[in-house]
Amino acid sequence: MTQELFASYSFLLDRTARKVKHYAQQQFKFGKFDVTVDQWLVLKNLAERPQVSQTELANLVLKDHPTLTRIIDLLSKKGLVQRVQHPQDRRSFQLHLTAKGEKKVASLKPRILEIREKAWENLTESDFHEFKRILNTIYQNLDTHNGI
Amino acid sequence: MTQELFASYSFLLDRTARKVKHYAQQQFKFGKFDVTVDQWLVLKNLAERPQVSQTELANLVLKDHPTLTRIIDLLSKKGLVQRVQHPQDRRSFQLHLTAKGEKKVASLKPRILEIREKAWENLTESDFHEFKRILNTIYQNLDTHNGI
DNA sequence: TACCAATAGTTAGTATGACAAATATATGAA
DNA sequence: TTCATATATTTGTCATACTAACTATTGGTA
Repeated sequence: MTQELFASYSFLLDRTARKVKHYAQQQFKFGKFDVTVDQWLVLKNLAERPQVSQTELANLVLKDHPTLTRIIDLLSKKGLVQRVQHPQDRRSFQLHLTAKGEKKVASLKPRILEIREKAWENLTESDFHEFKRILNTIYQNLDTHNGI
Repeated sequence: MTQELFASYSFLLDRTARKVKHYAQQQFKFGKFDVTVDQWLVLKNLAERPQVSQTELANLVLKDHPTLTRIIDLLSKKGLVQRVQHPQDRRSFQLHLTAKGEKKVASLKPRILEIREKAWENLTESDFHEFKRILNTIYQNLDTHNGI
């Protein structure tokens, strides 16, 4: 491939990712979900994997540790998540949703799936698979921890 | 399409966009380019469209005005860009690269095209066109200013 | 002329992202 | 046991993203 041809991909990728996040955030705001898109990602993963440590959760959601620390701070200020001392390791926390957090996840989950659907109008299932394949290939091409 | 099938696209999109930016930023750092990826985007557009206003430039690079204000502040602190009063409209600036800015763009441009190429290993030209089409469709699906 | 709405840009506040360094604790080797 | 090293989390700093509110200026209109 010639260089000029694909020089624009990073711009398109970045602007689309921002549009997707921004659209979702707007919908969250109109629906008074009272969490950000990134906070939702953390809540959702925590619902699926209770009792994980911050390090494990950071790997699940692909955020670095300082970022996750701050998101957990905000979620715990909102009363949705609690840090509990790990019984063996005093450096570590086990994170879990509060009752309020569980309720939040249950009520938002279906509404958020609907919001996410909007992006795929005029696109087919095979488009989705192509898209996933290309994104994952790019990711691996640039991943220095891929063992190659 | 079923909801569960594509529920993950926003996560994949976001993680890939961050990987692309992060990879480029690492290369910028090793190469001592002394600008960030976003600062580069602004510089490049300014080289192609001299004398634009901040509002025009913000539309070109799809950044909001406060973000662009700060990027221009940083670039002008580095001596790469200058704000010049618009001769007719005292609210507005005409932006232009300094001699140092011109030199920076000329020297970095080919090196950055090389860096961008890495993402497309194992992918074809037709993958690239598919990718572009899908990204643009998603963007337009979520764009509330698309006149529909 | 006087007023008012629109426009260009900045400032302030909150959240996220990357990176470096600090703190506390745990673990393994001498 | 003691020391070196590794791990879990936090703090600090800078850059970017978005929102809202603000200043200055412009342009149209009564």
